[in-house]
Amino acid sequence: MNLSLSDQSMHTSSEGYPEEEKGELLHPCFRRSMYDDSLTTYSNGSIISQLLRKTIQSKRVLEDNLFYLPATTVSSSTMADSSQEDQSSNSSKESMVELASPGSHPSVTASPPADRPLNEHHQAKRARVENIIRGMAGSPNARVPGEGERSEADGRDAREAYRENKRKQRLPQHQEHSLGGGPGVSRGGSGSKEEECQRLKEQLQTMQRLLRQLQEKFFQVYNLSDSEQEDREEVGLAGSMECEEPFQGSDSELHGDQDSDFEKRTDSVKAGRRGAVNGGHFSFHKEGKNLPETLKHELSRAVSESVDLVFKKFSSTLSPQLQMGQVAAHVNIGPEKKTQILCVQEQPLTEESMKTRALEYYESAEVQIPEDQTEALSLVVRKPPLNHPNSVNQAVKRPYPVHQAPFQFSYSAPLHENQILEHLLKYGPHGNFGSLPCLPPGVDRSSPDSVDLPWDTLSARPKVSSTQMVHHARSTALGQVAMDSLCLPHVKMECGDLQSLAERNPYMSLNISFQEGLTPNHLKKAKLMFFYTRYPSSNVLKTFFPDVKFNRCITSQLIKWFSNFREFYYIQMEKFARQAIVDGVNSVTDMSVTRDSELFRALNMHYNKANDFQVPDRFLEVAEITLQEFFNAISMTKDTDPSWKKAIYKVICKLDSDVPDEFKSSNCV
DNA sequence: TCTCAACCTG
DNA sequence: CAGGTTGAGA
Repeated sequence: MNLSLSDQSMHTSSEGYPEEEKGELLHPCFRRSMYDDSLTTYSNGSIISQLLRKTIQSKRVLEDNLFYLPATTVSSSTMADSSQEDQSSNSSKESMVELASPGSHPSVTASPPADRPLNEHHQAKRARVENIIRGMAGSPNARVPGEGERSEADGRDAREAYRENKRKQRLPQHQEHSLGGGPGVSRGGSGSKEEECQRLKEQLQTMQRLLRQLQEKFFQVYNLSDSEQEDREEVGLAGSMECEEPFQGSDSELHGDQDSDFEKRTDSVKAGRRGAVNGGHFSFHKEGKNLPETLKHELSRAVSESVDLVFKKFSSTLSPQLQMGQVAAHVNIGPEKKTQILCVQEQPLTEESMKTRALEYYESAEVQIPEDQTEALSLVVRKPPLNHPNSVNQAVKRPYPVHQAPFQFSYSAPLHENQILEHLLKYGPHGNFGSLPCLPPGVDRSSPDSVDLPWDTLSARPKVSSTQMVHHARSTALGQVAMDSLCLPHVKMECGDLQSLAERNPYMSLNISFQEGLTPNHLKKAKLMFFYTRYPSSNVLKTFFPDVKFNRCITSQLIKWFSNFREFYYIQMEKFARQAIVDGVNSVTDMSVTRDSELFRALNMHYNKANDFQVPDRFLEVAEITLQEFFNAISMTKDTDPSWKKAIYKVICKLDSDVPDEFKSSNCV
């Protein structure tokens, strides 16, 4: 996954753009935040006028379609997909709601308004109103907090001009509504209603014309053919900024395949438009008692919605290009790769895609989540090797505390009780072996037993581990009735009376968390204890494994462990003794064991594989004695006796030392 | 007869 | 490392 790509797309869709792109494509003005009425405080109608004056084309159908514009824009105002729904469209909707007076019957936009004013008188007045609009002074804009102060092209200025225009024209509405006063136009303070009505009509016409020109400017900027425009006009969207064809067309050109989500969005847009059309909020037939107000509303709303749509369409159409260029610049690839990247970028920001991107972001960033993360199963991470060479090394280890587990969350995955309980059991009740004072600095003390045992690798674990878990589960089942449901199903049970119990409890693996059973860390601890005692008594075992709930099985297992330790130990002794004899060693005094001895390395590798434990000198002495005993016996050919080792065992068993009290701690390893 | 440790095997 | 066997010792 390309983090930068995803990240970039998410950011560029709402924030900064390269300077040149901004200036050329007018994109900044389409940023969501720019629609915020409350944040964009000034406007400049003259900028719109400037923009419009630059319009080269003058469509012959302009006048004919003038009054289709508001209707179509009203209908298309609902086209904004959810991802781009913004305050601008909301404001439009507000206007629509305000207009939906009880007396207004729904109008079908297919029928042109009856009072379509196309006479020259209105044309003249329209020009006058245009001058008024053009003369609306613009003041320095208060920038939206957080937005860049970079130079932004006229696109933004045009947008702000539009916004200010809208704001100014909507203001009287609010005043009226808030004050409950009668109709009135704040600007001009004209006399009769008829005059005001007429003036507002003219103003509306003018604005519609201007918007039409703005449309044309839009089409012109993006090289939309006349046929495309006409097509749009022919389908009754002449006045609307709705233009799916270029929208899709540009997409297709850029990245061939139409994203299914995109198509869905388009469909929803169409549906929304149809619904709005059927709703028919806008109508010039509303010649009720409050016509001036109605016209005022219409003017305001038409301008708002139309320009909203223009900008939205701008944004929808152009942002992919912009993003594509930006991505290409970021990843520094050739243009031939742009299509591919664009496919990634152009995915509509549906809820799912947003989730996906967010997920990718967090995954790639390895964002770590706090302790409320309980999606345990997916968080298990391979454990580094443990301190001993046996199969326990293959267990997994959680490198983080649970509250720092790597973040791979699923939006849809609910927290399962068992998962929560699993974490609770694993990390809650027992600290386990966290620190051992006798251990030198740098010793790995970060692997509590309960954590070592994996959830997802049990089946792959070697036999020993499974067996340990069996014992563990068994002991737990005996001692923790409340946790009977926490059993390991796939581990062979050694004790028949508990096997059935385990088989009946699918969550037996959770027993791992309990220290009543023997864990890999217990094994590690036992091996370290072997440096002190080769023949530990049951009492010693119970004393030094206080966190183990002892029973017959556990005790036997521990005894067996030490038996195995001794076995290995004596095998090594005999092997090295014989080797020494083969090598021609004549004197037993030459048989010494030091930390540099190969024998010691072998033993240390077996009992202290991680070499994180300082082997006591006494063990070296005992090992040396043992080696000498074997040397002497072999030298004297006592090994011909089948029980020749028993004498050696009898000697060695007396050499046990006391295990340090530090081992009594349940978390010393 | 039972327990334990060594031994053997996997 | 564990399971099974064996033989010594109590």
